[in-house]
Amino acid sequence: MTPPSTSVLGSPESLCCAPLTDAAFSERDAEEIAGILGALSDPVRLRLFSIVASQDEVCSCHLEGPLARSQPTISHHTKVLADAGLIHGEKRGRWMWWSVVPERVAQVRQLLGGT
Amino acid sequence: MTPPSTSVLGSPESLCCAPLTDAAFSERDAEEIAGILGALSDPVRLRLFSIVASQDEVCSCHLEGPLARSQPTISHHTKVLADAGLIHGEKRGRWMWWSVVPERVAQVRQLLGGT
DNA sequence: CTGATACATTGACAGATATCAATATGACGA
DNA sequence: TCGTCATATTGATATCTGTCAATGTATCAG
Repeated sequence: MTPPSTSVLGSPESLCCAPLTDAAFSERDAEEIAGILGALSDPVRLRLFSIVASQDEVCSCHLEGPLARSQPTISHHTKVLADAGLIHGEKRGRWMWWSVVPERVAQVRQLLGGT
Repeated sequence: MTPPSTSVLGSPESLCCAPLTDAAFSERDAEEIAGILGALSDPVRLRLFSIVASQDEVCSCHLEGPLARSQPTISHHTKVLADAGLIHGEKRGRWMWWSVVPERVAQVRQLLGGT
């Protein structure tokens, strides 16, 4: 199911490479990790992520209000976060339910010199 | 010495607020944290940071080569990282020596739901 | 003082991106 | 089937940003 990958972080299940205090990142690794951090580098998107992270599941319809952004913008941000592997979406009926991928967050934390 | 600040992360010495798994960030907090993560969201800059982080001190003159960027670009990136509080620069003679601010990195790690 | 070296700043420009209006897709209820 | 609701996609636009050439500033050697 998971396609073969030589990426640093790989699938959310796999553990990542050495933290940045150990060795400099390769160009390829830096590209991938920067992409993930970039997904969290927008204020609105970071707040969206924190809303999802502070709950079990959040419906898209419950994000427009707190974030004060249009529906397409919310959809755009959830897509960016999902593409980065930071959140996971599940469609149930007409609603889209989002939840964080804890393993992914743990990976990023470890890259930052985590324990 | 440290100016009064109501920011989330505050000075590199102060500990930060609750991790994002506990509560959603305020607009103000998200703005600041996103700025810090944004400093790490560029591949070249992230690699620069990892080079500095994997050593005690790094001279600006030792970054142009590995990163394959012009001197002004390197200077720009170091400034962005320094403004984010992630690295600290010290001029000695004609050379600028950069080192990471470990407390800052630890703060970011804690915001990511760290232990 | 003069020239050279290391870094910072400025200005310009191409590419990325956050945003919304309009539209499309898909699911449910009547 | 029809209309409504929730979300995704497309297209357009204003803003942000990474990059380099040119220039400015500070330090050291002679």
